[in-house]
Amino acid sequence: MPELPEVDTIARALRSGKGSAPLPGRRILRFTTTWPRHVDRPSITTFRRRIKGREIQSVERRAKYLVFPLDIGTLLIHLRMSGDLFMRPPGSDADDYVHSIFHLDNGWELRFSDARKFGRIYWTQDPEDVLGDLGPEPLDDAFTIEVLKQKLLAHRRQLKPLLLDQSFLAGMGNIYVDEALYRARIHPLRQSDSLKMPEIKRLWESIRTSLIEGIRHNGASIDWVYRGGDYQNHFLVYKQEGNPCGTCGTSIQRTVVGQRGTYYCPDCQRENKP
DNA sequence: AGCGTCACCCGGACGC
DNA sequence: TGCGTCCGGGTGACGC
Repeated sequence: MPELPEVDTIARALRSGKGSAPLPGRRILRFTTTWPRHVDRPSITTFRRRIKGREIQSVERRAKYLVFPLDIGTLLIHLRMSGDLFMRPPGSDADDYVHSIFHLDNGWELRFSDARKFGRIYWTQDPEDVLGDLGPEPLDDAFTIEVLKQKLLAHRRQLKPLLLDQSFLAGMGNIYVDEALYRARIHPLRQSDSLKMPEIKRLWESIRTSLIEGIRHNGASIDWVYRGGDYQNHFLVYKQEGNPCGTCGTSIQRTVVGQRGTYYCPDCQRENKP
């Protein structure tokens, strides 16, 4: 599931055109899809009209969204579970699971592969319509320890679901939340307002370290979606059930928190109840 | 406000 | 080999 590091890696690839052609500066000639429900808003008819002939100015990332500012309006894509976005040169063979295609003015195609069809595409005049409720970017300078502290204390919630809540903090998903909590040595069920300052500092550092490490490895290639990254080979706890903890040797355990598979070290992340 | 549940999807894992 | 069933997971809607 593409999270911040995976989406960031995709944005970087589309931007630089490494191994393909850079996307910025290209115009969209037309949009074809075998899965019209990919387009969330506006209606598919209006969507086609809005993007036809538009020039893609740049490729940005906000939370797990890919953001494409156009000469008029903004195109946004959320990959959700199984989505991937890549460029293909003129005359390329069809790819498995590609349901939506942006045909570009240089003959290349921006292809949206999405095996489980959870992905969503938006066009809007004002990106805040889509991005407005998102929490802070964890890697921004504005996201300080003090900001995290204030936000944690403002809620009385289990830590893991809180960190997954995109309006609390933007960009973390199941993998990086588990990795960050493990690095911080904090139990996923801890109440957010029970954390003491040393723990908050560890959590802040761990969130950033986990995401930066993910980005450094170009994200993780999982769920059979190869993304070029290899962070899946460096997970400390995620999907490591039964393997020894790298710190203490205890078996990593899997449990369920808020309906989500959750991996942790029962020894290092011991401080259970608030 | 916080939490649980369900729906949306379908490839892959697993059981028979 | 093949068929049926279940699982997982980002997000949003809904109910308590």
